[in-house]
Amino acid sequence: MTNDKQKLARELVVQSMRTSQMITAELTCALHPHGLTIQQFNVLRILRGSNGEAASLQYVTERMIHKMSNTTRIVDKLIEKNLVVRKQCAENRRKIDLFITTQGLSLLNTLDSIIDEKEKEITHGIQTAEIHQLLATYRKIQSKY
Amino acid sequence: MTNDKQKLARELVVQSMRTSQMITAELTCALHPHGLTIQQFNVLRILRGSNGEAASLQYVTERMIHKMSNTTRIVDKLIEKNLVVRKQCAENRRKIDLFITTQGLSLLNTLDSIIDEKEKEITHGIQTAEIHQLLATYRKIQSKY
DNA sequence: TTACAACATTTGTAGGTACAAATATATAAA
DNA sequence: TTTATATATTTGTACCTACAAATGTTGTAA
Repeated sequence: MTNDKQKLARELVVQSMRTSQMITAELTCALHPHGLTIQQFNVLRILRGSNGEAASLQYVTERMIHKMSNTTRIVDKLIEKNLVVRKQCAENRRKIDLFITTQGLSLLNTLDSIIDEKEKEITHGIQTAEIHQLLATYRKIQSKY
Repeated sequence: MTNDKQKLARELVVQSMRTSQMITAELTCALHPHGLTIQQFNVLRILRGSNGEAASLQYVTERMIHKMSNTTRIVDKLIEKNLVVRKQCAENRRKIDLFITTQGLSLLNTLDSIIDEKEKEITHGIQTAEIHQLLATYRKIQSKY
C-alpha cells in the first residue's frame, strides 16, 4: 500500500467520525427541547416498530446503533417519563416485555416531522446517486465486522 | 422531496452513525492493550503535531473531533500516565502550556503502525476513487455546519 | 485606578458507552 | 433430582460528551 493510500485511509476514518459527530450534534439539538436524547429516541422508535407486540430488552439492544450501550438504563429514563412500560414476561420470567405507551406514540408523532426535516437538511444538495454510492461504501466497511 | 429521497436521507444518517461506531469500536480495541482511549490518543497526536511548541488547551480542543468534550479531564489522564506535562504559560497566566513527553512520543511511535494497520483494514477493498468520492460527500455535509 | 467585559481554563451534572461481573431463571445432562 | 450450563437482565466501574456555571486572569474604558 502506498503512502498516499495510507493517508487517504486515515482521512476517511477521521472524516467519517467527524461527520457522524456533526449529525449527532444536529439531532441532539433537535430532540433536546422535547426532553429526549438520540438514544432514547431510537429506543422509542424501535418499540413503535414492534407494532404492539412485546419487545424484549434483547430485541431492542440488537436493533440499537450502539449495541454495547446499556439498554436497561436508557429504558429506565423512558419509563420515568411514562413513554414506555416494562412487564416481566409471563412465559419466560427471565425476559422483560417492553411496550410504548400512548404518550410515547404521541411524542414520536410530533418528532417524526422534526427529524425528517433535519435529515432533509443534512442531505440537502447531495444527489440520490451520491447517497446510494455512500451507502454502498458503508456496506463494504461494515461487512468486515 | 419525494418519500424515496426521505428514506434515503434517513438511511444515510443511520448508516453513517453505525459505520462511525464500528470504526470507533475497532480503534478502541486496538488501543486498549496500550492503556489509551481514542480521545487520549488523539490528544497525544495533536500534541506531537505541535512539534515541541507549547500547545494551549484551546489549541488542542479546536483540533479534536468532539469539540465539546472536556479537554482538561482527558489531559489529566495523560498527565497521570506521564505522557504529557502541563505548565502555566508565563506570558499569559490564563493559558496552560501542554507538551508531550519523551515517553508519550515513544508510545505514539509504537501505536502508529498498529493504527495504520487498522486503517488499512477498514479501507481494504475500497478503491482510491471511491474514498475521494466519500470524502467529497462528507465535505458537502460538513460545510452546512 | 477602578470597574467591567473578554478570555482561558476548571468544575459540576446528567446522560451515554464499553466491558465485566453479578443475579435470576430456564434447560439439559449425569 | 441434583448439578451444570445457557439465557436474559441488572449492576458496577472507568471514561466520555454536552452544556452550564464558576474561577482566575487580562485588557480596556470611564
